[in-house]
Amino acid sequence: MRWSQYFLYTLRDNPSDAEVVSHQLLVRAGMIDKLAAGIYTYLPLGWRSIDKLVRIVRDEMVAAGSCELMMPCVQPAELWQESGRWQVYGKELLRLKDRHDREFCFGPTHEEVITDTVRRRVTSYRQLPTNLFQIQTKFRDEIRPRFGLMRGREFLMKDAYSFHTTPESLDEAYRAMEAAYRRVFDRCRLSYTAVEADTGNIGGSESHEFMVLAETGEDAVVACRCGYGANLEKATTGPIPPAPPWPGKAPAAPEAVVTPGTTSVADVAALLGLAPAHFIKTMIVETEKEFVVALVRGDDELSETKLKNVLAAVHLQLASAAKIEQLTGGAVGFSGPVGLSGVRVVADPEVMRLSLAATGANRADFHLVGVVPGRDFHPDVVADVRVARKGDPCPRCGAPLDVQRGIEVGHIFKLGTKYSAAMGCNFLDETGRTQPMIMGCYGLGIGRTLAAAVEQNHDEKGIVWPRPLSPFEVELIALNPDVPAVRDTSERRYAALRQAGADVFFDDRDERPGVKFNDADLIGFPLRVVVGKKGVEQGQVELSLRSDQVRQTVRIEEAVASVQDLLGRC
RNA sequence: CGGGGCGUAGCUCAGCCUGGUAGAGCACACGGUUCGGGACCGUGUGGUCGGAGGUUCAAAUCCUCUCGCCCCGACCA
Repeated sequence: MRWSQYFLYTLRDNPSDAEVVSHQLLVRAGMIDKLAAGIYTYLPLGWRSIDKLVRIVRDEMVAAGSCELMMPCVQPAELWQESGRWQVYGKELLRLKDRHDREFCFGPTHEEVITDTVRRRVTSYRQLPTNLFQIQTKFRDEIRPRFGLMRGREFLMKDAYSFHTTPESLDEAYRAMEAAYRRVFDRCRLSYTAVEADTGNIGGSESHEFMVLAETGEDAVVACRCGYGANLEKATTGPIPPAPPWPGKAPAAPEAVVTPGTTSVADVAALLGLAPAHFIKTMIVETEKEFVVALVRGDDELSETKLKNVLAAVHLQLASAAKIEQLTGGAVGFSGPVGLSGVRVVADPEVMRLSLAATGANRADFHLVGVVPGRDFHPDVVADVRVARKGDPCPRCGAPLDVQRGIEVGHIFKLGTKYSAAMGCNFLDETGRTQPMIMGCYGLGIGRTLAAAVEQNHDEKGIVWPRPLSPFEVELIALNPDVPAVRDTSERRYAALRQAGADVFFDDRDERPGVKFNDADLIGFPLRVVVGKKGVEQGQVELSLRSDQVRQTVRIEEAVASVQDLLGRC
């Protein structure tokens, strides 16, 4: 392809609305163009990268035994009402009405449609398992789209769904998908990690996220060198170090102490000469079903995700001040578990390990010291509800955990029978009994993966594409196209490279050398071939890799062979 | 949805506080010089100052409403 005939416009300045580097570079390199918040055009160069990624994904999905199909992006409300998600999904679901006032949505995911497709055809265990995938434009009306392709509202996603007769069969497919994802990200040359994840409102039992590690990632993950990894909202730890010894004499029974106007754990601890770890942090939360008191150690944070899962709740938020006062009889900031009644109490195990603790007295300006968990109060549920911290012991090997940031590029779930049971997607087993199919679903963000690749592969001048995702592999630059010898040589090399099957982009524009070099750095194709006046006079052209920018000269006749040789090592 | 910010030429932005001829750089067009790391000189094209209403002799500038976009937070596959 010749630049002079291509639709490519690079930008010298960063767009003012781009915050993260992948967004800035994809826009500046003329690959994407924002049409509205979270909605982008993939320009020709960007679409070429997308296409390369899509081919890799498709290739690995097919190799793993999945069948490609394409479902509609507009879906009837009835299916979502059947699964129950029409009510649950909220404003993120873009709802539409047709001219007959019938309700539809623009699909944010396709569990309902695929379940319907399968239930109308598959009736026997003999037809299972089966695995289907599509690569589709989806729409989620995010509250806050941001970071370009990383969190769009409209986005490309590969989603796959598998259907099984037994958990063992699902497990087999789950492992196959996990392996396929690893091959996809390996082929993209991305540095990633697969971590245990929460299943969110998709539902299901087991779930893993594929995270590309990058400082701009929106998710925090914990990682251990033993191989354990988990999303921070899901991560568990081994027992953490106990609170320091209680300073001074231990009270024999809970004692109220005056702590006027002091509500934060840190402030009360300082006031009383205790450590934050001596405290029981008491939080009152509200779900769609009930109010609950949650207890974590004073130096810990409550994981709303973990608590939500413990309570089997869909929504969870902190209770209002008025409700807190009504439930505890005391002011906000002075809540504690002692003497509470009429509300369920969930305690983190670390709270129960405290031999002696301090906490709110459910009375304005008072705290209790000398509280013994299990003696002075009895939680209804003891469950892990704390957020893991950097340095906590790994739940598997005990080594200190590291916390890193990552971009979620893939997410695989064991759904179980949530959708099949709700929607009557059943099969007859060997004994003639009707059973709901056991399902898995497997998402992979296409645009997000591309953005993640840029986050991981760039320098101050621009993108440094990994070869498999680069829009073109070779950039041929004619430095002085108006010099006949340069023009002839570059034209011949262009023809020869194409002849040899190279994926070559020819910068034949009448621009100054500096402009061409800077554009080439910005768009970042892995290999550069420069045809200049001096070189041509000496019968030479120059090759360099975008990754190291080391120039080498080769004889003109050897240029094609050298290109192929160098590319082979990219 | 809460808090903050920004909408002026294709892009990046100044002008607004303190009302009075709409600006700069880049880009674009033409002429000339230049040509291995974002050239220079000259000439020129290009703007409903996001939109509506109001105040005023006069509004990019002040006021009200509205739309869009961005950031932080809450939310989230």
